[in-house]
Amino acid sequence: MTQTTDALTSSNKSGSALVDDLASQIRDRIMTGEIPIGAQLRQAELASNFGVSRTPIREALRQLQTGGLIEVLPHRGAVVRVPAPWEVRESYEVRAELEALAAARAVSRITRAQIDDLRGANKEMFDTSAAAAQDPASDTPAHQQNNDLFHTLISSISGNARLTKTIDDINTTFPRNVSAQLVVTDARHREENFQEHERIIDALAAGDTAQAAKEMREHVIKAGEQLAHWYEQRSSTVFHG
Amino acid sequence: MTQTTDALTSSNKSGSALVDDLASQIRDRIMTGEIPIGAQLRQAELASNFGVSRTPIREALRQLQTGGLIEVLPHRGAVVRVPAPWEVRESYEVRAELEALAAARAVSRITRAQIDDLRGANKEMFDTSAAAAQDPASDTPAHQQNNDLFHTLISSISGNARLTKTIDDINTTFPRNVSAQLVVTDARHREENFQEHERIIDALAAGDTAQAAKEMREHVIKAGEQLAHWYEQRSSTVFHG
DNA sequence: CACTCCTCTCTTGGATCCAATCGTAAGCAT
DNA sequence: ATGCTTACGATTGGATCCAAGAGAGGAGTG
Repeated sequence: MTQTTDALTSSNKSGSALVDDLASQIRDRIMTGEIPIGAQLRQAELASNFGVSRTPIREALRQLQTGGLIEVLPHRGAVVRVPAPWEVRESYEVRAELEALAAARAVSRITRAQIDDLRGANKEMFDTSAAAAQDPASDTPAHQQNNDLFHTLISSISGNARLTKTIDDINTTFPRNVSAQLVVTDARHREENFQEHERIIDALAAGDTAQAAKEMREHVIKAGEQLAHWYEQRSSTVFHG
Repeated sequence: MTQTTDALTSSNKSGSALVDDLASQIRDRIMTGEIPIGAQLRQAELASNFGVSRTPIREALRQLQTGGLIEVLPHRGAVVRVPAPWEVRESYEVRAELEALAAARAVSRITRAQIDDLRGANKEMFDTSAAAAQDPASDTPAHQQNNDLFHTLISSISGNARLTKTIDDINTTFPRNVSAQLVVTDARHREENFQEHERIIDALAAGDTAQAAKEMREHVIKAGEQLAHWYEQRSSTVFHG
């Protein structure tokens, strides 16, 4: 539709990373909202978009299917899943537990420098989202990345790769350009988000395992509630057919 | 190789569940050990085995790849992943947390009848694995299924589908015919396993949330330790080339 | 005798072809 | 006019074809 992006250009290095690249790119397009919730993914269209044949596209779609991001109906093609609010709450309850574990594990491993990194990332996220609120034209996905960075950092500090992967699996189930929007549009949400992050960092810095876990758990649950609420209001209207 | 299983026979009902069926069947063969750790999965062989062409096989393999059960190397085919012991420990730490959450959630939802079901499943598992220890000829995967059933029941009682799925994702990463073997071969392990399950049930019955979570967490960690230990001893020898 | 390079083969990867299926809509009958 | 049937268009699903990469083995040379 837009133009032939020529998937081969990007990372042509190691043989058949092509399928994984395709899956990654399609996932990104869904995450950023470029491909909206409920949209149909026609293989032929994607194929011509990326300048490849349908074969690797089909395999990429299978990957996204097992990830739970899209739904493949028998002979009717694939659609971007429209998460039900209760699904979001369920998933974020799991994610809360996992991130709490990550925070708890991080307490005994985090360094002074990493604490500074966290504070920097949090501040940066606050600033960029505030800037995006002022000037909607600068709608870079920077604040989204910075928001994620905070959580990504902690989960990586936890030193458990499986934990990181599991959290990521949950996150990549829901198109989350949405949650970034929340932080941008609503100043109160932005402020609360910042403060919650700060409290988590404080607990980490103080070496208070239980507190770090508790703050993180509550923070994630709250974020999940907001995301669920967003879907509740818009889920019936967003998907175009 | 063995014979053309004719994948179409099983569940030919709804259009293209074929790929999912194939993935499921291949996964089962890996889980049961019919396809051993480290074995190569040649597409042509699988295709003729199941009586289909390579195309759906390739898509099925992609699903297993994202699940993490197999590893697909660029032009060298797919192999069943040989989990490193530290991966097992990491994963089981995550699983322990998740199952602890499941147990905690189950406390307020479990019914008297379900408690009886749990006790029945536990007893049955103990008996079948004891029987398998006496008579290795009756090496049905029954004890394996009963072992899983205990955990599956609790996770389903927890009433969080995402939680159940996440736990299952972790479990289906490791071929686990192994862990069943442990319970069968070693009488002490079998007895301990039974007792640990009983303590979990007791906590559930008593409505003691913290205790249920704690017992479950320790139980899973212990199981993970045993599984990791098994891999530690055999990982270098099992895979055939 | 060892090392390098070349070729040959085996397997995977991408493209293409044809069959199967779903949705739609036109046509027919009541 | 409404309901049912049927035919067509569009899209996916499976099979097949050809190209490309990786490994093994052998020949040739230092």
